[in-house]
Amino acid sequence: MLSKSINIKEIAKRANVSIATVSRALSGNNNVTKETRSKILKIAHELNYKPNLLARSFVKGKTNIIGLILPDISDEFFSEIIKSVDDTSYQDGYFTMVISSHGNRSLVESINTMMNSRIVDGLIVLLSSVNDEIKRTLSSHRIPVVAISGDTSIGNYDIITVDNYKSSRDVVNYLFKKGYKKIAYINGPSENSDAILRHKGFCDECKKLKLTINPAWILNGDFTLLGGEEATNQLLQNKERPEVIFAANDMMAVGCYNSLAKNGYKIPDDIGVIGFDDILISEYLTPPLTTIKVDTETLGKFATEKLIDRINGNDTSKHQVITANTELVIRKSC
Amino acid sequence: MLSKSINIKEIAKRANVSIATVSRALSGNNNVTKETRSKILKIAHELNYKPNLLARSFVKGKTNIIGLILPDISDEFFSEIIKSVDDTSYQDGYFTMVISSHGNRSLVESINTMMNSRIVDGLIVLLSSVNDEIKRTLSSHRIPVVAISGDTSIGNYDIITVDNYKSSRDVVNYLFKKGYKKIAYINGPSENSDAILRHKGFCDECKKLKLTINPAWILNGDFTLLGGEEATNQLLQNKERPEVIFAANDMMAVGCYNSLAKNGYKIPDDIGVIGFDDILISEYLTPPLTTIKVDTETLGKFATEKLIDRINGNDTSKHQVITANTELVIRKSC
DNA sequence: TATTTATATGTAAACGTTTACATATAAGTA
DNA sequence: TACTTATATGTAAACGTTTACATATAAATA
Repeated sequence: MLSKSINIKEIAKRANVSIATVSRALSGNNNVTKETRSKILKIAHELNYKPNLLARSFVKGKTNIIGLILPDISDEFFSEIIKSVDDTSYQDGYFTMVISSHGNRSLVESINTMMNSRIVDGLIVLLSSVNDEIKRTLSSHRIPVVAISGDTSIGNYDIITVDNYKSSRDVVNYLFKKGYKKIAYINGPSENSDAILRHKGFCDECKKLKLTINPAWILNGDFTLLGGEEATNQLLQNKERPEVIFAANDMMAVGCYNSLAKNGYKIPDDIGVIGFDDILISEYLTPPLTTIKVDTETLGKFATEKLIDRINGNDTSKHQVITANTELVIRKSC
Repeated sequence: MLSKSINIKEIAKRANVSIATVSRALSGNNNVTKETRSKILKIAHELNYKPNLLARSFVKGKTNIIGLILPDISDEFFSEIIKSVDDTSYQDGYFTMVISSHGNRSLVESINTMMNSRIVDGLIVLLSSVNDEIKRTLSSHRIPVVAISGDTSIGNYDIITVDNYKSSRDVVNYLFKKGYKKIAYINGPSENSDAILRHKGFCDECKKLKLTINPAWILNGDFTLLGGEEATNQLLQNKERPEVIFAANDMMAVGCYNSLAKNGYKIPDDIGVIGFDDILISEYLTPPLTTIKVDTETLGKFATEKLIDRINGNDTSKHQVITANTELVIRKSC
């Protein structure tokens, strides 16, 4: 293990040239004769030379690694983001370093470490809720930062977001057009920015359409399957039953399905269900779930491209909020 | 952005000491007077000094980053591994760098790059299939390597594995005890080592129990939901119907569910289904899926602990194959 | 007091690259 | 030819740490 590794100096010695020439020959573009270059390349290959990326990064002040900070990574949404970010960054010659900040390791701590370590050239941060400390930390701008966040209050960084508010209104509108008047709503976590906006969209569109919101039909959820199930159980204890349940995300919608099945309700005949996110399984539930498709691939791609443009100095514009599209996917659940 | 960052030299100047003393004071353990230490710490804090981890790693020849190479990372199985690896490594003071090797970027290429870049101190590689080139590359041992793999033919690296073979036999045995005699099997990808062993376990246990294997009931699958659905469709075209379908993974079992529902079969009354993996949704399908639980958390934890022990030189034993436990989770699908 | 030992600090090299600058050679131009 | 320009190569500094070694001072011992 870790056998004495050969370096540029060794190659230089064998090729009878200076290390500068070796460096130039290996890096490609500079002025080196064909003969010297091929001689050096040959030796490098024979010795199975691999450049010390650490040394290179150190002197260049650039690692070509971007950091991706996540609240938690066992969620499907996050793993799709990881994939998308990694794909995109790799195409531009970057590696992706995933840092999860859940557990006792706080988000702010992770951001601070990564900001200053010089290990990453830029940072993509997935934010589920935002407070002043986080905003301040993200804005301290040693390196470029892009946030993927529902909260779009501008800081010293770019934001990629989903139009939660409008999409939520679209949902209500769609339900209304289908003839539903009695809509229950299962909310997400109270601090979650996406959840807040989805809830607001729900309320506002109901008001606009003059749909009365029954307070007993607004349930607290936590974006988990179990949360959705429990909320639905609670909902069904009311005397009056809604015609349709709008779950603020698909995971909770799956919880709805379970609760409804256990309580003997048929979807969509007895009660309809509609979700938000379009996770992988939604299409394969029985019945397939009607939901809002959040395009995580685009989300990750936008974030990465923006970040790399910032890193390379190709984008020096003011910090922006970029909104990724959503789409109502109509299936069979309502 | 990237404002001139302060370094140890700057602190030394202000504190009127040498950079060596600053380094010692900041790194904690060495011989420094209380007064000098606190003076240096105070100045460092005032200047908001953050050590250049890149420089440190460079001189120490150690980055405290472990690399995690995945075939593809949009899969739930992988995201659980990521989480587990990241959690475990963080507790030991390591960061995790995720590298996906799907698409045009080959696995061997990723391994080679990471092996020699000095960016990672060790490598965890998720292997779905193994060939000689991969084995050779992994064995070239510049840094310690741990493979999470179904294929346990030993190379110059540790292997963490799941007992696919035995678990698969357990499944057949369980079905047999429940009175099932006619078992169909949906296979995984032909090169996938896990799939190969699961299939072998199925066949061997059937033989042992003298269950006749109907060749028309052995279907090719690809571990995807759609693959499972198509295989089931095909299966149902036979005149004779099996009593139960053993899907080599849960994703395909979900596909079974869909096909059976569409074709008007009730689970488990008309046909039973059993899976392998116990993914998140399995518990919440209707009916809940009976399956083999693969403990991904333990898998990732074992791999990480082994790797870090190797990196630190705390483990110089011969390379091992460590098998993580599985468990038959009995639910309602058969 | 004289000598040894422990403690605190400084000096300078080392890690493996890249790159600004200097220099030597070759090619082009007047 | 003599001068300019382009090209190829070398020299050495730089990046920010850590650390082996040397040294100076303080404390302990004989």
